[in-house]
Amino acid sequence: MTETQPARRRRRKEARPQELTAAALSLFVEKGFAATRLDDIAERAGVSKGTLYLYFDSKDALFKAVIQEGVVPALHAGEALLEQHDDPLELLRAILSGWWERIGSTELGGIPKLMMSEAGNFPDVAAYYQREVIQRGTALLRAAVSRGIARGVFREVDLDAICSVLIAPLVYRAMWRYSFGPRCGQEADVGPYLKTYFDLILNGLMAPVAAGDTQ
Amino acid sequence: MTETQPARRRRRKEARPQELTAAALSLFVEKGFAATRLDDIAERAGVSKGTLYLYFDSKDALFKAVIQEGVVPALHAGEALLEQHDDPLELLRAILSGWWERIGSTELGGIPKLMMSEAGNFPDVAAYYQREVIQRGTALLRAAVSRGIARGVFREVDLDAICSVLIAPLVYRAMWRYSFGPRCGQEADVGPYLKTYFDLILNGLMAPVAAGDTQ
Amino acid sequence: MTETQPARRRRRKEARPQELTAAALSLFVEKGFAATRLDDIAERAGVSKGTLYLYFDSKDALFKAVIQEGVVPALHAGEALLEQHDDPLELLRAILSGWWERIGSTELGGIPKLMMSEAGNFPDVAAYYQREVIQRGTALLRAAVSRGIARGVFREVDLDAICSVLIAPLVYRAMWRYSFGPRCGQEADVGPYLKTYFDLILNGLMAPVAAGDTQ
Amino acid sequence: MTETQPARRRRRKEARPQELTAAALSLFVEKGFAATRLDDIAERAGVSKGTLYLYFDSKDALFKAVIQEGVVPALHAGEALLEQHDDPLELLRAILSGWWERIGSTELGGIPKLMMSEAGNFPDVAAYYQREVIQRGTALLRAAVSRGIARGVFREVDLDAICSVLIAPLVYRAMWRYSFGPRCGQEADVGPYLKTYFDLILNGLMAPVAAGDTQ
DNA sequence: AATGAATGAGCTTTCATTCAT
DNA sequence: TATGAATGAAAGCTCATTCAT
Repeated sequence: MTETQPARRRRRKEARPQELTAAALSLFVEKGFAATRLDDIAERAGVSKGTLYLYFDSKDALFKAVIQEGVVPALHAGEALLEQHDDPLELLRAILSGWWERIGSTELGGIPKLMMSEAGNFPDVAAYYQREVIQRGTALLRAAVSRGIARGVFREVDLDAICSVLIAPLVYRAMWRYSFGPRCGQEADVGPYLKTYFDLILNGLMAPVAAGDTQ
Repeated sequence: MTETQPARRRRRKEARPQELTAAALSLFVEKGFAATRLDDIAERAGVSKGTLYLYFDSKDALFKAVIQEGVVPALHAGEALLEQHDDPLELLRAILSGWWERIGSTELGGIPKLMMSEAGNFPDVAAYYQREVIQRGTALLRAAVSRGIARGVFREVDLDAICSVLIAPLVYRAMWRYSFGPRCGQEADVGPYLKTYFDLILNGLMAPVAAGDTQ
Repeated sequence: MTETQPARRRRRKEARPQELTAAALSLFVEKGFAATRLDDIAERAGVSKGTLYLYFDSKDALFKAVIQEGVVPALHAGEALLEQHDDPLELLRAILSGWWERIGSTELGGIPKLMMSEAGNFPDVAAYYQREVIQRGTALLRAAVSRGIARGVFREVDLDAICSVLIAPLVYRAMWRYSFGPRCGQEADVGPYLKTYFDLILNGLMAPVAAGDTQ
Repeated sequence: MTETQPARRRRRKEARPQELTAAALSLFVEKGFAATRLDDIAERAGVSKGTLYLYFDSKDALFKAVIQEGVVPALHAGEALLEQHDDPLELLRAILSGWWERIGSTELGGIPKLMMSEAGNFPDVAAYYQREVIQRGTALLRAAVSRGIARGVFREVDLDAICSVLIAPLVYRAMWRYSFGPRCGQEADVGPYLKTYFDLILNGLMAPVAAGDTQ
């Protein structure tokens, strides 16, 4: 028992920053960066206000840490899908539903909302986000779609544009959870939304069956 | 000379509130509500800080006015379309491209971003917005889609879900203009986005042509 | 009576900065810069804490203003003495007793103490002070002494060194008033100090009367 | 090996408090008491912040220790001079140059600056300092001067006043080292200053040679 | 004896709000 | 109507002090 004490403490010490960014993320998403007080973050994390400054130089630095920490882990998972799926349709489905499961439906889903709200106030973080998240995500989608087009499964579409159009309903839905969501009981009911979404875009992408095709 | 003064003044006086909300809207959208100082709004509007209090009781009241003013004018325009178009496909296109032209592409396009960011801090305004904007807009879309289904032009889809999915890419694009947009030169290039968007959704909605159809 | 109101206000407005620096000076000298709270300054000046920020950007800026304002007015008075006195001995006496009357014995006498205490924390202000106050003051003394030597009234001495040595007892005494002074009742008794000081230095500077001089 | 450890440790332990006060002294002198953080002191002393509290109850207690430790050793050295010198002029010279060598030119020279800056914030320490340092130093000087007057070597002067006047240039110069000194390269050049100082005061004190004196 | 993570009171600074003019 | 000087509550941040290890 006396042995667990230091162990607990050490574990605590190492886990602290993530406990703090987790608390900060939820409040930033809920109220916005400027409207969130450090006291609130500290309270939610169960520490005192001063403790925040042991780990982060300033409120701004905390914001940056929140974004980076929420973004880094999801970077590789998606890119691995490219090799796991050959069929373009399956690949596209895997990417999009994977994003929803790993990001959109988790507490990380607040990050797009937060980043979009604060992009103007944190230009450097916004640049980082666009480079590391948006561009890499776009490249992933682009690879899937262009493979589909190459194989004649998807119709010819503007690659740049389609990527944004495809991801929009998912991001929008994730943002919704942290804005109007709380006032609707429909929260849990994402099923129909996703089903309809996939139905619409896959149908919309699919190349028309050639006249004489017997399929 | 003494006569023109009051005339100019009166016109000025009546226009004041809208000049103020316009200044407030652009700043709220750019920096967020909490991060925007009344000094900045006053400066952008070309008045003194005290003047704001002649027209609005508080910063919160100014926020509410900004939302209401940006929302009211667009309410009826859309609903009028229902009668102007008979063909469901044309109607749907008219509704969606109408939204983009009247809202999304104008300075009013910032309102969805603002409202989404601040929904948590202004529950009553959010409720108002949801009731007066989202639900009425949804009802409009719903009418168009269900008419299309009824006539066999559109496939059978979940009506509630499809409305959100359909509007998402447009709203998302509007929000983009006020977040990441300023850092991309692609700003002006909405054309391909819209084209691809309509291409995708209309194709995705369209009912499959029956085998023996001669079109 | 209704007329005096705006007048009083306008006068107030213009006089504010000096009321604030005066309050700040006395507290900075008494407690030191870091140990002085802005609340205390505001209270002593009879304003609220926020008012300080209408006139000064920060506590540091207030410090700089305190020094500059306390230094500027005394700059020219001394230099004018050079032309008013021809006799080197009278000139030297006029400079030194003039410093005491205009600076050392007034509330400005705290500035040397303050500047000396804080020189390390405000290198730029210290540089300004040294350039505008110390060097100009030294030049003045130097002119007086070198004139005395040229005329054979004073003995030959190191000009740089003598200037510092001469001013030291006066500055030291001024600083004393704001440190140990308050705990001695002797405060008022500067008379003997000055008398002894002048007696010592003038005697010490005087050239020995040549053997055959008939006085 | 296990034996040397405790030995080194013991020596270390006993030396600790002085290492700490030495670090504190240099920082207090450089930045002032309030502007010096305990972290800085600990870092300069090469210990952790908590260690300071093993030796001193509080920051205030550390300040008092710094003053006492810097003051005690010099107390007796000066008073011993009274018996070592008979000639008043030599005695006075020995006292003053002794002060410069033992205090003014060493790191203890910062103590007068520190004490003067903080006298208002530490009335009890100031009282102690005045009693144990200033008054005893003054008494020493007084003895030397009055012996000189009694023997007809020095002119008649106000004893209280002359003591302050005499020490002022030395203390002033010591304080200078820790304020404006760092910004002048002249630092090393105290020689001319001291030479001029002694030249001035001894000349100024000397009784005029009577007319018929054959010296 | 020594550490350094944690605390929270207290400080500087900001800004919505008021009000005399 | 319009102003802007003044306010003071509240926020970000610091740092002397404590204490479990």
